[in-house]
Amino acid sequence: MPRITREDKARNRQNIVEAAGRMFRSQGVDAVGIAELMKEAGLTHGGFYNHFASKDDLAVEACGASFAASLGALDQAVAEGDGPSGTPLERVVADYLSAAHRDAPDGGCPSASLVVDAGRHSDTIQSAYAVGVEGYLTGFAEEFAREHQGEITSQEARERAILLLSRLVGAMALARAVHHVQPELSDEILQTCSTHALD
Amino acid sequence: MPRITREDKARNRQNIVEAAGRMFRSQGVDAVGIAELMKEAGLTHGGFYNHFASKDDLAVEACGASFAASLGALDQAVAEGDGPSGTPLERVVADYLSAAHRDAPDGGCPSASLVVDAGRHSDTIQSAYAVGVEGYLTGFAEEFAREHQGEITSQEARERAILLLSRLVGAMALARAVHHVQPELSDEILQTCSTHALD
DNA sequence: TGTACATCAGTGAACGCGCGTTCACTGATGTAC
DNA sequence: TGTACATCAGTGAACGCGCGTTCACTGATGTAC
Repeated sequence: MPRITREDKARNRQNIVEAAGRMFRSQGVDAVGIAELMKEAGLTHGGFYNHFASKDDLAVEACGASFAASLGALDQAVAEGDGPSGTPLERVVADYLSAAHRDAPDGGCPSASLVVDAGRHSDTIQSAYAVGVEGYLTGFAEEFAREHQGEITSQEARERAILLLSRLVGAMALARAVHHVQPELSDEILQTCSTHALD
Repeated sequence: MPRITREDKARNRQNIVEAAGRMFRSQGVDAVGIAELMKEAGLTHGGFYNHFASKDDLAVEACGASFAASLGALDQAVAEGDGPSGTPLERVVADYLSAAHRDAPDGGCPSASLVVDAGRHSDTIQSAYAVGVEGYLTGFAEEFAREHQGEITSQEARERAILLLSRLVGAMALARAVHHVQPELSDEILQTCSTHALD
C-alpha cells in the first residue's frame, strides 16, 4: 500500500492531530494510547513517529489545535454581535454551561477539559495550554470592553475576563466530575452558574 | 519481622490512606503507583492487598479521608466566627485562593485537586468525590445563611454556595495549570478571583 | 501464668499486560536523466 | 514523455519498562489449653 502521496501524508497527520484533540479532551492525555489514537485516525501505531517525535510532541500540537478551533467559535460569536438571544458573551455563557457541552468534552473547550492535564505534564504542554488560556482571556476582555465601552477600563475588562473564565472552567469541571453519579447536582451547578456567570 | 500487632496494622493502614490522600491530590490517582505509595507509607508493595481489595478501593477511602480533613478545616473556620480578618467565608476564600494552597495541593482541597480524576475513574470514586462536594456546598450554604440571616432564603444560600465553590475550584485549577510556565498569570488569577469570589 | 501452635501482616520475586518507542521490511511515489 | 531507481509513509512484530496484582514464604503475635 505505501508509499503515499504528499497530500495523503498531510491528511493523515491532520487526522492524527484531530483524533488526539478529541480523545485527549474527553479522556485525558495519559488515558489515550498511541495505538488507540492511530486506529482512530485510520492508521496503525508504527507510523506514528513518521509524524511526531513523541507523544508529548503530539499533545502540544493537539492542545494548540483544540484551542484554535475553540477560539474560532468564540470569535464567530463575537462577530455575530448582539442578537435576539443576547449579547455575544451571554450566548457564549449559555453554550459553555450547557448540558451539551458538558456531555461532549471531545469537541468542547480545552480550558476545562485539559486544565489538570496541563499542570501534570511537560512544560511544553503547559505552555500550549497557557497560550490558549491567554487567548480566551484576551477574547473575553475585548468583548467586555466593547459591551461596556466608556464604562470600564481595560484593566477592569481583563479582571472580568479572568472572573468569567474561572467561573466557566470551575462550573464545567465540577459538573462533569459529578455527572455520572449525581446528574441532578450536575444540572444544578450548570444552571446556577449559567444564571450568574456574568454578575 | 512480621507478624505485627493489631495496633501496628491499624497504624500502617492509616499511613497508607494518608500517603495516598496526599499523593493522589498532588499527582493524580493514575500517576501514583502502588509501590511508590507503599514506600511513602514505610512499607513494601506486596502487603498492599492485606489492607485493600484494589487500588480503586484505596482511592475511594483516600478521597473520603481527604474531604473529611478538608471539611474539618472549614468547620473550624466557621466555628471561630467573625474576627479581625473578616467573616469565616472571607477567611476561607483568602486561604483557598492563596499561593500557599496553590503550591501545596497535597494538603489542600480535594474538590480542586481531584476534580478531573473523579470524572475519569470508577463510579465508586466519583461517588466519594460527589459526597465531598455536597459537604462543601452544605457547609458554605449554612454559613451564607448565618451571615445573611433573614436576608436570603435557604435556596439563595445554596445558590451562593454553588457559585462560590465553582469559582474557587475554577480559579485554583487554572492557577495551578499555568503556574509553572506563567507564574504572573497564575498570581493574577488568584488575586482577581480572591477579590471578587463573594460578589 | 506458661506452653504449643495456628494465624496472618509484611516481604520481595514473579505474573500478565499495556504502554511508548524502535525496527526491518514493503512497495508506490517522487525524481533524475 | 519514458525509464530506472532512490525515497520514505505505512505496517506489524518486537523492545524494555512499569504497572496492578498474585504468591510462597517468614516469623512474631494472638489464642487455646
